[in-house]
Amino acid sequence: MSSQGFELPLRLLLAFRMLIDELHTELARQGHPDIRPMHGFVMQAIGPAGTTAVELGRTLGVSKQAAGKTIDTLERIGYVERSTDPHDTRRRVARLTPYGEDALDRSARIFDALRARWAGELGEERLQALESDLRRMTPDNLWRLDIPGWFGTL
Amino acid sequence: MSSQGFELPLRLLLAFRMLIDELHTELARQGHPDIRPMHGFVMQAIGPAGTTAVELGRTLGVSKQAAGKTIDTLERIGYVERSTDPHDTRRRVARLTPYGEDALDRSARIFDALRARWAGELGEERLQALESDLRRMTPDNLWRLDIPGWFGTL
DNA sequence: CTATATAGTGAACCAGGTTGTCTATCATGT
DNA sequence: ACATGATAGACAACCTGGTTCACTATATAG
Repeated sequence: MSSQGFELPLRLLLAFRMLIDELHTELARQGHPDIRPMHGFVMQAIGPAGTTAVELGRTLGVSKQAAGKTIDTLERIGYVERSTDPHDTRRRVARLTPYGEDALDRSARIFDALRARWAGELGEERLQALESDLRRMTPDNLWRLDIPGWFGTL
Repeated sequence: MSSQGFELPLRLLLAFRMLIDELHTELARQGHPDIRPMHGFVMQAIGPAGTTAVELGRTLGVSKQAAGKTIDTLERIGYVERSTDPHDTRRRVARLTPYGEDALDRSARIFDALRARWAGELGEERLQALESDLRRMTPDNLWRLDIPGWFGTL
């Protein structure tokens, strides 16, 4: 326990976990009780134009089968819907439903509010310094997170 | 994407993930190729006095069955061993093996080295400010992380 | 000595990941 | 025009790490 370095990763994880927990507590209150942390990432990755299982898998860094299963789940709970591409009948394009869009919109607003709370607690300058330092220590491409695959084998 | 608040949780997660990935790359090189990120948390939770499945489950916030399975895994790959408590023959106390202790020792040293790299990049003062800010925004009790249970339902 | 609480185990299940195999469809080169 | 190769999706079998329910064995209290 005398190791200095132990605290940093734990605090990073704890901070992340807190933000995500608060997000989902609030989302549940605002009519999205079934959404899971991962779904937010996935819906962001689906994007406004929609996507297929293969594309989504590439974006998220998981197999197309895993991406397909995740789309199945999101479809089941009403966040995405699939339609066949008339130009290529093999493709089944998944798009956000209005309910899915609503979840993303609310997530963005809730995250903004949480950030504002941090700014209120730490001061906007310190928070910007924190964000800048994290930006410096992490890769640029926020979108190659490989989140789902990574968590699975944790 | 115009939401300011989206970046903070992502950067926190990405930073955590980087540190953990680097830890495990280095652990693999130092003779611990089979250890998983979760195992480190669990071994910390087992502690020097050893623990039982029920206790471990309570500490980690998972069911005793899940804790038991995790101990099974750690036993199989040689990080813990079980013995029966002579005072209560129901209890099977799991303790770290020397190989398990070695993994924890090396983890501590590797985390220290990673923190030193951050200090070299950001400066010790900025890093301390970052740690202090994170400490301020997260709960005190580092050990009620509920890590395994939380990741499972992510 | 009986009744209740506790430790551990096993089984059935779920989510989300993997790989391998298969079909249907598209795209291309001769 | 057609054979060939690439791609999209689906299905199956499996892994890990969680869950709940049900059960046995042991300990402890009245």
